[in-house]
Amino acid sequence: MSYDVYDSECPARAVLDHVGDKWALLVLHRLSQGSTRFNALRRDIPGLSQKVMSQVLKRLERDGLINRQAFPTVPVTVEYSLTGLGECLTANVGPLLRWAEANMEQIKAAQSAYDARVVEAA
Amino acid sequence: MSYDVYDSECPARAVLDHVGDKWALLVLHRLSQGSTRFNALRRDIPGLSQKVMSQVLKRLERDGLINRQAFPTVPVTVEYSLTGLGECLTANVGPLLRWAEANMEQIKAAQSAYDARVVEAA
DNA sequence: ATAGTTGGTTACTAATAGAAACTAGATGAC
DNA sequence: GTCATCTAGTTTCTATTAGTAACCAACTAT
Repeated sequence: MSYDVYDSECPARAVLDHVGDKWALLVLHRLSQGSTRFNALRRDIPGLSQKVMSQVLKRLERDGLINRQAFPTVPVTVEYSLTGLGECLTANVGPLLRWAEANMEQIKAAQSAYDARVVEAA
Repeated sequence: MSYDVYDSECPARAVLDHVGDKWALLVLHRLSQGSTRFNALRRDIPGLSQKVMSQVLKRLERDGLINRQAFPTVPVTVEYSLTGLGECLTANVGPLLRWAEANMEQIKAAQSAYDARVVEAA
């Protein structure tokens, strides 16, 4: 059976909803650098609130992209890591992030030019 | 000057907000297959409303990823196409969509297993 | 006349994102 | 003793966004 992301009934659309998410992309990329605990992840990704992070982690775990492992320490520590499937995905996410970093100057220039055009038209 | 997507003040974060968007990914991928008009794009991507599409296209145009060209036909037709920058980006988006399509079976299995575990725990 | 085409915008509502406070159970500082 | 801090979250509330449906102008074909 094959899937087509353009089909709105396709379950791949649901996955794209998770993968095509700024926080999920950042979390996956961070985990590709090694297993990380909840709060460490939060410190590494400023701006991501505890609530949203907990939601993102649950979705990614449900999709089989990350593992959640709780250790009975005091206080309990929880470690998140990529599954094989997740690793396979992050191989495709890395280039996207590197592209964003590498092409920022061009994008900022395009935005300024666009804004100037809009102001002129108004 | 270099950028770091983990920095919440980094403008690359703003771009990631646009790129890390399910509709933007689909639109960019569709345009990588050739220039397309507004309504044709809408027909090709079922589930994407006119309002959201118009917003997505404006953001992508502002970021310098797509061109908007209006022809003075009757009624006016508008053609959207990738810029050089956009083409460069979609080279990284394609693999992501293909990954989603290729790994759906595994993801669905993971979701079922997760849901079964959650029900059992409840 | 009426329906259909083009590319949008507007108004309204439902869902989500985000900020801030709170939980519990144990440890360390004063 | 008690106050602050660590852990990993949850809860509550509000602000933003996503989505649905209707509407717009200008024109064509029936």
